[in-house]
Amino acid sequence: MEPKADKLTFFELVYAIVRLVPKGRVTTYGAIANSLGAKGSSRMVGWAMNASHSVKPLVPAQRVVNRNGMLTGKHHFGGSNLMQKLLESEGVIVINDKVVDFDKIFWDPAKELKP
DNA sequence: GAGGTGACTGCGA
DNA sequence: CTCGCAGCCACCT
Repeated sequence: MEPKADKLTFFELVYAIVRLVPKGRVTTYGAIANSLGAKGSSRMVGWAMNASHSVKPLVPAQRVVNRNGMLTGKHHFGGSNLMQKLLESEGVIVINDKVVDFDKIFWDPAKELKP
């Protein structure tokens, strides 16, 4: 099924933010939700990622991790270490399914996109 | 039409 | 300190 483009849904907004994440940087579900004005709806951000596989262009969901910097969604990338590999390919160090120096490479859309 | 789920987060005990 | 619970909105059965 294909989502209607009649009106922008929460998903579309989430995809836009994730695609804006610079290479070598990561963000969190809460940060995205916060930038969208739905800081309480962090779950929806994750749900949007679930559909990211059906969205084009592909959304770099690997850059989106939980508040702890842990790759909670790596299982949805094929059940393998693909997500970690992608992050490492971009220069992000990942150990034990967790992003190293997460605080340093953390990219806050609400802050970066803020005028 | 109604109920349940979910790649999360924040707060309480 | 750690563990548990409730809240948020959209999609699926």
